[in-house]
Amino acid sequence: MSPKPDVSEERKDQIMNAAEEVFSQKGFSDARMDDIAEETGLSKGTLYLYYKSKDDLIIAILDRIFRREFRVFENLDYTSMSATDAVWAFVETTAKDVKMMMRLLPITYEFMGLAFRNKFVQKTFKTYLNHYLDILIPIIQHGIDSGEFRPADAKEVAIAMGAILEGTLLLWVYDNSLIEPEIHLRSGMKLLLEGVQAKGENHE
Amino acid sequence: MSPKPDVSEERKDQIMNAAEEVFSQKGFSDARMDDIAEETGLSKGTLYLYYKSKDDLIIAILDRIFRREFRVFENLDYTSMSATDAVWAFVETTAKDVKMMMRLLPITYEFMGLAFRNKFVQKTFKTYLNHYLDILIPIIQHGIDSGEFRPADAKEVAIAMGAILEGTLLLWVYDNSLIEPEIHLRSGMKLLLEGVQAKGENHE
DNA sequence: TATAAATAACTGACTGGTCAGTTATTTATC
DNA sequence: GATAAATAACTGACCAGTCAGTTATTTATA
Repeated sequence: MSPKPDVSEERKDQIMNAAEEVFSQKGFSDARMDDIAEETGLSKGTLYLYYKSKDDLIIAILDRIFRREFRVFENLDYTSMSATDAVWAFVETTAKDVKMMMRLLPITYEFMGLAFRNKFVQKTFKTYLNHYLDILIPIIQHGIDSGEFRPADAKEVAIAMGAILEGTLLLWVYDNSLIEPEIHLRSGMKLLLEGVQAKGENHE
Repeated sequence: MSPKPDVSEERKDQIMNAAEEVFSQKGFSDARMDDIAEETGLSKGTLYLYYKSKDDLIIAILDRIFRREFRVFENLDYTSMSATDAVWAFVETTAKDVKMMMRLLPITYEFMGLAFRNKFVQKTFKTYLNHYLDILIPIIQHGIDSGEFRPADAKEVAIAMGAILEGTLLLWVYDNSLIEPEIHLRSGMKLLLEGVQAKGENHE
């Protein structure tokens, strides 16, 4: 038996939570390791027992943000419904998640600038998008095959849907008094869906 | 007469160009004022004759980026064409401009994180989006009134179009090997337009 | 059931490099 | 010789990361 119970998993989480809070309030470069230490109630030295650098910590956070989002989508079964319903379930899941996403958007966008220079960050974003498309493309392809959607390039449609979803949040950052993510996410997708659906039919 | 010719306008531009280059290569916080000085061929002290701080400089750059983009749209006359053609002209203008935008995207996104905390940056983004919508909404409204487009909320349609345009660039940052802005910008807008156009008609 | 040994967990004062911004001086032009 | 323009050398606040030392908990031994 070890002389003390292993608390490293709890600590790592505890530190990430505090850092997530501090980073989203102050931004990466204005956030001090001392701020994070204070937020955890631990000392600065302890942070370095669990993360070897500030960069290490922010990378762990970004990774957790994306993994969290994936989990939400993975709990859905898209095979049992029409393509329109499946797309709609996907949108609703995103819309419901929007509050959590909005809190983390400052972190995510600050990272975006970094994505141009840091290989690891680049890979994280890439994985995220591909995962995203891996869910959407089969849904759309199924809709096309079944005649529910007009013939189209499923990948292009999926990219357009991704653009609407991510772009709406982006516009919200531009002007949060003008854009209401929960409303405009839905209205944008509705318009796009109508462009994709076979004419004369209405699957909503 | 002044003892020396006034070079301040040239210098300001010269410094902005150098800073734009350095910022987009290294990012805002990794860019040193010394790097920018070296890039201009001037001394660091000189930078401070024309910009009173690093923040001042980056704000001037952001402002210039957005003013440049506006200018491109203002040279177009949308009154003489159908709504579809006008939207399409708008998209083509954006698509042609995409190379320049791609170069400046690292700067823009890095700023996005800042927008959550800095009032001036917030205002700049806000102005940009509103200017953008001020061009699009009348075009769409005209299309609805003329029966070319289905009845809809012009603002919602404009927001969806903005989301497609900005969102596609965002996805490109996520994975630049998967997304081709010039192609996916067009295909996304085409799908959206088809959702907006009155059924049975084809205005492309 | 003391208590000594072992060690994981934690601390926080300290350091050294960094870099935005300043200043004392020189140069060029009228 | 007045002054705008430019410079090179300088300053000092800042802060990520370190490390010598402390504390808390368990286990082993008598």
